[in-house]
Amino acid sequence: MYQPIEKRVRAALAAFIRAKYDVEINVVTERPPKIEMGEIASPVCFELAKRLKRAPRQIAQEIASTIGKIDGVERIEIAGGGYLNAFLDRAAFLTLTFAESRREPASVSADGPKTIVEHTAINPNKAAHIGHLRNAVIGDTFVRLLRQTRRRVEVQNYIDNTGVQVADVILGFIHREKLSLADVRALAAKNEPRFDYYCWDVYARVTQYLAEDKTRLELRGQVMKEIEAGHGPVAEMAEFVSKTILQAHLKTMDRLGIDYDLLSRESEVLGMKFWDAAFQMLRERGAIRMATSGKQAGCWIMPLNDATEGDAEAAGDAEADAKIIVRSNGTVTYVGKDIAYHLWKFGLLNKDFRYVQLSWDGGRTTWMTSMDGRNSGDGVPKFGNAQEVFNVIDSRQKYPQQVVREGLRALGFEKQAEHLVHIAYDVVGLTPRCAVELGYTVTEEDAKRPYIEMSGRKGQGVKADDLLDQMEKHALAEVDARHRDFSDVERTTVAHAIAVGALRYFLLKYTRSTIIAFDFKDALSFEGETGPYVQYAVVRARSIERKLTESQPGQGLPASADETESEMRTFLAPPEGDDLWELALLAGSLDARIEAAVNAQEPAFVAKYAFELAQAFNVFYHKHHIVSEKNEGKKSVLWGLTSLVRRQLVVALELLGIQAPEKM
RNA sequence: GCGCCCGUAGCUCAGCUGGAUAGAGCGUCUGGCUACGAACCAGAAGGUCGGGAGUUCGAAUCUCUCCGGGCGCACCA
Repeated sequence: MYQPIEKRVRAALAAFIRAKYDVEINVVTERPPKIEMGEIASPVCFELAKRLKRAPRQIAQEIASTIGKIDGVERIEIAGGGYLNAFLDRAAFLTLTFAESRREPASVSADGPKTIVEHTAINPNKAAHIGHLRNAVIGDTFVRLLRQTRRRVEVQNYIDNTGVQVADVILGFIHREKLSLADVRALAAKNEPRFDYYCWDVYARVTQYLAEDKTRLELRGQVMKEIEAGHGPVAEMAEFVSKTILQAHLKTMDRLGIDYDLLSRESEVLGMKFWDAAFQMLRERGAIRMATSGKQAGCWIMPLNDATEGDAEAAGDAEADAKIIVRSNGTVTYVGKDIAYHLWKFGLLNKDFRYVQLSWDGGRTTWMTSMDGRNSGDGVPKFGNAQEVFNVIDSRQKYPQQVVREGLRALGFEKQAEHLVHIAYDVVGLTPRCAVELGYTVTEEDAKRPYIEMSGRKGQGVKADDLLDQMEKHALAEVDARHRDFSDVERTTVAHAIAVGALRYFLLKYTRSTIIAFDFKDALSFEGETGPYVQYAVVRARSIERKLTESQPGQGLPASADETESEMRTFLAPPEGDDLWELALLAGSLDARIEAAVNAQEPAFVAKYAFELAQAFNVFYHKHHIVSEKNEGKKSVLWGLTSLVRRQLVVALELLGIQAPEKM
């Protein structure tokens, strides 16, 4: 509710200033430091003072006394050297917020403009670790935010099943472990140790194996070629391994409430000849050219910087800046494949995938691209054709993402290039202490660093499922200590919700540009700024609401808040009502925070908000004893606030992918 | 060398479309469970916002510069 009023105030001020002073100005607003100063402040008069060459306070006085009524605003005062402070109509604000929080969200039209979000994209050759989790959790939360703001979203998880990483594990199975396809199948069927964990170790061993003897690198080339060919025993093993690991990833992500509309695989980007079509477009429009001299001779390259004409040295630099799209041996690079894939995402390629439903974990299904699948329309949803695309990829891949965007631009798809957004986030590392705890050898130099990078190649990292298991165990101990009356199902369900709450919140509380130095102590904490803290606030609110309904059977909350508006007017009035009002104001600011989070592509804003609101609520219920409140009018206001805050917290938590249990 | 990110309390981080006394969590110390659940709350201590210069009525926030740390600039993905 805060957001529309804030916009109204800005618009009213801008219009008034335009009419009265003939000045076009961008009105900024902010929250005043204290509630006694109102709810929406604008320093616009300082800027205006410069243009009009008059004292800011004098202008503020003039505006405040003549601007007239703004809907939802009770009055405007001047403060300090020339601030304009708007004071909201408290009761009206709360009434509207109530109504808003109870309204069912409108459904999204099925054929409106589509947004594609790509996230997770883990190489299907080993178990997922917490770095992958950060990607998936940021992506999934961003998707929830977009859907909340009524956007039609399609979630895609890109599976690089033909890349070096899969090839290396296959190489390891065949040449180092000396296993046949049948052996590998048997291992997967036995799943003891877990197949994705087993591959984790194979991958680490093969790195060693290749390092020991560089000539073995030739094996990699062979394996890759056979995988790309798409048939034969090696390709068959790769298909089996990557699909099995993919299913393990889906299961892991499912534990965190993360799912996908489509698994788009590189094998189909190649197999459906997406690249051939893209190559033709790139060549026809002159976006790429064959390099005839220098280091890149024989490659198809895409020039990146507009070379300054007439300067031989600059031209040479431009050459060096060019990105190789097709290697001199005729194979296409990752960037080339990604350009093709993104042309498809935007509906710019005259080609489509074929699709199958992938079943996993006994009954669950999702769509996946497949060479022997069905065409779109044939009982298959229509994928692709997006208007905007968000890619959640770690910040190290900024450069290749830029190249893909430049590729679209070079093809003349300026608008699509602008709507291709890289949501970059920094990696998760391990604190040296944590690395030691896990039994990794830490060099003296590394021990001094704030964090040590995780490395799938070295087999160093905290596996996602291991961490979740540990968190569930820890949560279960906490539950057991408090609720001996819970059934086994209740115990594990609640422990799971707490573990997911703690983990997702932990990964979301940091802004994207912060490198997370992972430590078990921080991640396993359920106190302070954590998911369980917020969940606990909801549980407490529900508990109070239960008590209220029990103590006053049949009474309940008034169906509409209008009935209590006069009470609100009384009990929210300053100065005694300031603390209640601040809680109400915060509860009504969810919409503004969601918008800020979407605009900045920063899920952390919502996490921060959930914590702030939970904290404010904790203070509130310690201060006001609701059940025993004698004044019926005040009681209904307190009751109303409790359920409002609970609803907003539940929404905020849902956006973060966190469930609030009934009890915990 | 070029580009990007980071440097704010003992630790981990918010705040950065310039604005009114710089915030939170953890940790430390003190206090609060016979009132709706203490995964909680109240209070205290703790800060040259990396250094310097500039723009401005006003800078943690913008510009420049220096220092420290990280990442990227492959015929890898």
